[in-house]
Amino acid sequence: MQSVKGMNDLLPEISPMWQYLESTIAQCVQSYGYSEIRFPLLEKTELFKRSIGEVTDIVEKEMYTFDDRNGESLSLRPEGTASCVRACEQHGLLYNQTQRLWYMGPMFRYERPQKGRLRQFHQIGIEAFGLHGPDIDAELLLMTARLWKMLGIDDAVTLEINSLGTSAARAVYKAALVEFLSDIKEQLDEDSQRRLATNPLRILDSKDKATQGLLVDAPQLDDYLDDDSRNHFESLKRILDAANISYRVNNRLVRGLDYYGYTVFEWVTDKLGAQGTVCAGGRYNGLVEQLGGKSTPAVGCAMGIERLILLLQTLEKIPESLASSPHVYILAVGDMGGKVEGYALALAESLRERFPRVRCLSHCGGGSFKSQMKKADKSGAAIAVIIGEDEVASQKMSIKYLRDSGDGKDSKKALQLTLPLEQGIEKLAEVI
RNA sequence: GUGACUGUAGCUCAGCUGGUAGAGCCCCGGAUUGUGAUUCCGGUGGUCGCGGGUUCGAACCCCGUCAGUCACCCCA
Repeated sequence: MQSVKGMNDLLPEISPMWQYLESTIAQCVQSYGYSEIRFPLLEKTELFKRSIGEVTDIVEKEMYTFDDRNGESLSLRPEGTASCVRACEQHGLLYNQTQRLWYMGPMFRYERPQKGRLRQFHQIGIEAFGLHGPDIDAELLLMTARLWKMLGIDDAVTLEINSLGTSAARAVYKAALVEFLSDIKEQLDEDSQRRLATNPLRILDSKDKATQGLLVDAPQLDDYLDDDSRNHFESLKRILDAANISYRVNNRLVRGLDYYGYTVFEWVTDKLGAQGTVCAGGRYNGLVEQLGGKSTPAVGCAMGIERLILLLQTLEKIPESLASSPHVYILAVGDMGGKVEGYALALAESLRERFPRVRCLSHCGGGSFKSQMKKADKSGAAIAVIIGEDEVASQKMSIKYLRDSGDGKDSKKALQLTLPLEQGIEKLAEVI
């Protein structure tokens, strides 16, 4: 049996990385006063159709959609923003108040897997509601910039920003763009010809060189921006300048989800191959109302955890402290009618009682003394505690240092001492 | 959905123009009785992705199929 395509297991080898990344992000966003929200993996399909947009690729062909036993159409969430808005609305969190929220978890999209792209992937999302000023857009960028610094990947990512304007302004621009491109339709690449009808803005970031050449003379989105969008964007840029955040204005930058307007941005890297966007987001002032709430300004972004992990790995920004080898490995040698093992297990329990943070391996699976020592060494434990018939008889324990002698000397002169239980336990405090 | 490349031991891979499989790592055991990471010796482990075809004979050639990877597309 194999796992479902594009849905990967997270093996013990890598899970410390995830814990490190997740806790670092949580720490960062919480330092800006954001609180965690959790919502279901499954929502009514309608929610995504109304938010993401009915004619987007995500909704048209990438959702895991099925009817439940009542015949209601449900979908695994392909992203978090829609559910977040729904949850806030449902519980009145947006009524005359602001919210700064974050969430994390798996998202599902039926796509062809490749590097940095899976069918079940994980995102951390950040959303701010009820604030319309560009300062909150900037806050998200400052926050993510700080995060890259915390992770040590700030040199590998660059920020691209753009303004999409209001939906009215965008509609006018879209019409102009379509008109321009329709005249030269024959010269466009195949994909772009198709997009002309479905999602013309997407043609702007086509990878086809010929198409890019044709776009040079195309109408520019920023010429169509309304005054309010333009002012908002200019203020944002001023704040970023003042905060020393470098960015590139990319007026070809668009979003795949319909609900974005005004500010959009992406943090991208060239270290991950084709899927180089590590974090993306923007403003979506219309969404809350679109989902039946009161008109509420909102900005948000989402990071791809797998992509960040890949980036940490390629840049070798993996903290050494992640290796969580045990402090103590307890071996039980001999039998005495089960007494030895009982004694060893009782000792392990009192260690855990005395040191709540201890990582202690016991139950060594028996075997010869030699093989138990090998296992103790392989476990990476700093200390082996040896319990044999002698120790049981005298109510003592033997402590052997496996890494160094406890006083900095090398392991070949490893110290071994036999102490009464109480003293031995206290002695172990040194390495825990 | 399209394309390219790849499927040999738990892992990383070798296997020349077809002669019925090999290395390293890992794991287990041993090198005098209760002492590890080095060294030495020995051992476990493979329907060569699967199905067909060509051939006296296929891991190797041909066809199909499945899986994986990367890219297009799309996007975090």
